[in-house]
Amino acid sequence: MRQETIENYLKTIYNLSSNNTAVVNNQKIADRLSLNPATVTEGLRKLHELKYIVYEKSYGSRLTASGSKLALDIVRRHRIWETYLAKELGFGWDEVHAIAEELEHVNNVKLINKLASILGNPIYDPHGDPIPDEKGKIQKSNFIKLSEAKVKFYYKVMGVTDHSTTFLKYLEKHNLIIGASINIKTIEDFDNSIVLICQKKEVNISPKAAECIIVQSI
Amino acid sequence: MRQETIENYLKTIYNLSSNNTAVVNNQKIADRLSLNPATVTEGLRKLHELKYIVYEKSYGSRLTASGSKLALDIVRRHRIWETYLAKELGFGWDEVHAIAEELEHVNNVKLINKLASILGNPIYDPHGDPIPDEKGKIQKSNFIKLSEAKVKFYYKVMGVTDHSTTFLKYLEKHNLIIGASINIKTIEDFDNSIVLICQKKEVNISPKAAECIIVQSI
DNA sequence: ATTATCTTTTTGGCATACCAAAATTAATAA
DNA sequence: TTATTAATTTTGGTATGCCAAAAAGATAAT
Repeated sequence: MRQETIENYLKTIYNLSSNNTAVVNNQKIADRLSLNPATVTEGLRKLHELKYIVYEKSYGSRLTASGSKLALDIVRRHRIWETYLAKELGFGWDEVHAIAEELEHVNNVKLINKLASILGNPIYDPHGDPIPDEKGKIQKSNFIKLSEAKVKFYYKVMGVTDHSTTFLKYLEKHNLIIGASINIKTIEDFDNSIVLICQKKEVNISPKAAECIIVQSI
Repeated sequence: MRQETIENYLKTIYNLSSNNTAVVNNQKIADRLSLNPATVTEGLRKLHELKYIVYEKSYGSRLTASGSKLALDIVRRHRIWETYLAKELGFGWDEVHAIAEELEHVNNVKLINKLASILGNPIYDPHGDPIPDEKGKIQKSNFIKLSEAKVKFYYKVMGVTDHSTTFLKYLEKHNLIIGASINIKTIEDFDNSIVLICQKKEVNISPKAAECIIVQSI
C-alpha cells in the first residue's frame, strides 16, 4: 500500500472517531476521501492486514496503537504546517488547509520539529484544534464549536474558523469578539438557530455562523 | 500519468540535457530515477503523447516548450526549497536535497513566491545552481566545476558542493577560500589532477576535489 | 564487413488504486 | 415479523507504474 494512501485513511479515521475510541463506518470514510465504498472496503481490509486498524466486517474500524501513532503524526504535521503557513508565511486561515493537505505527507521529523520550534511549540492550531507533540501526546481540548454548545451553559468565545470580512462584520455587530462571555438561552427547534446572551443583550445566531465560532466552557 | 511521475521525468531530462537542447538517452534517465530501462521507454512514450517531450525511438528525448516550462517550474521549486531549508531553517547543505526532492511536488505558486521573496528572490541556490524566476527565466550561469576548467585560464572560487569538515579543511590548507583567484597551470594526463596557482603557490588538486569546487571564469 | 557489445524496445506479468453494478447483510419502519 | 431502505461487500474490470527476460537495433572493435 502506498504510504500516502495509508496516511490519508488513518488521518480520516482519526478525525472521524474524534475521541479516538469510537468505531468509524465506511461510508463516512468514503465521503471524506471522495472514494467509492467498494474502494474503502478494500482499503480497510489491507489496513487491517497491516495492523494499523481493527476492522470488523459490516461493523466498522478503529485504530490500533500503531495506527493511532501514525495518525497522530500526520495530524501533527498537518497542523504544524497550517500554523506555519498562517503565522510565518502570511497565508489566510482559509488557504492553509489545502496546502497543508499536501505538505503533511513530507515525512521529516527534523523539519516539523524545526517549524514547531520556530512557532514556539504551539499546542493549538489557527482553527483551535490541538497539535500533538512529537510523541503523539495531545492536549485534550475543551474547545467546541458554538453549534455544539448546550442550553443554559456559559462559554467564552475563543476563535473563529471563517475569516471573511462579511463574517467578521457579522460578529462585531453582535459583540461576539474573542474573549466575550456568552450564555446559551435556547436553541430553536425548527432551524437550530441559537439564542444567546452576550453583554446583556439577546443575540440570535444562525446554525451556519455557529459552525464557525469556537467557544470554551467556563 | 501521475503528476509526480511526469515531474520526475521532466526534471531529470532537463538536468541531463544541461543546455536544454541536447538529446538525452534512456539509460541515463533510468539510472537517475533508479528505474528499469523498459519502464523508461514506456514513460517516454507517454510523455511524448502528452507533448511534454519529443521522443524519437532508439535515439532520445528533448523537452518541448511546454515540457521545458514544467521542468523549469520544478527546478525552481526544488532550488527555492533548498535555499529556504538551508538559509531560513538551518539545515546543512548536505541535507536539503533529499527534503526538497519531496517538497518540490507541492505545487502552489503563492507559496514558492513567498519563500523566494523572504529569501530576497535569489538567482542562485546554495550549490551555485541558478534558480529560474516565476516565468521560467534563468540567469545563465558562468559557474563551472573546477574539474571542467581549462589550462591557462583564470578563475575565481565561488562555492563548494561538499560541506564536510574534512573537505573544508583540505581547502583551507590550500588557501582555496571563497573569492580566491586561481590560474590553471596544467592538468595531469595520467590522473586528471589539476595543478593551479593560488596566492603565488602551486597547488595540486585531485579530480575528486575538483568536482566539488565551483569556479567562475574571470 | 562482421562480430561483439551496448542500448533500446517488446512481450508478458505483477501490484496498487480505483470504479460500477450486482449481491449480500444490517437497520428501520410498517 | 416482514418489507423496505440503507450500508457493505463481492465481482469483474480499468489504468498506472513497475519489472525480468527475450528480441531487435545501434555502435564500436577488429
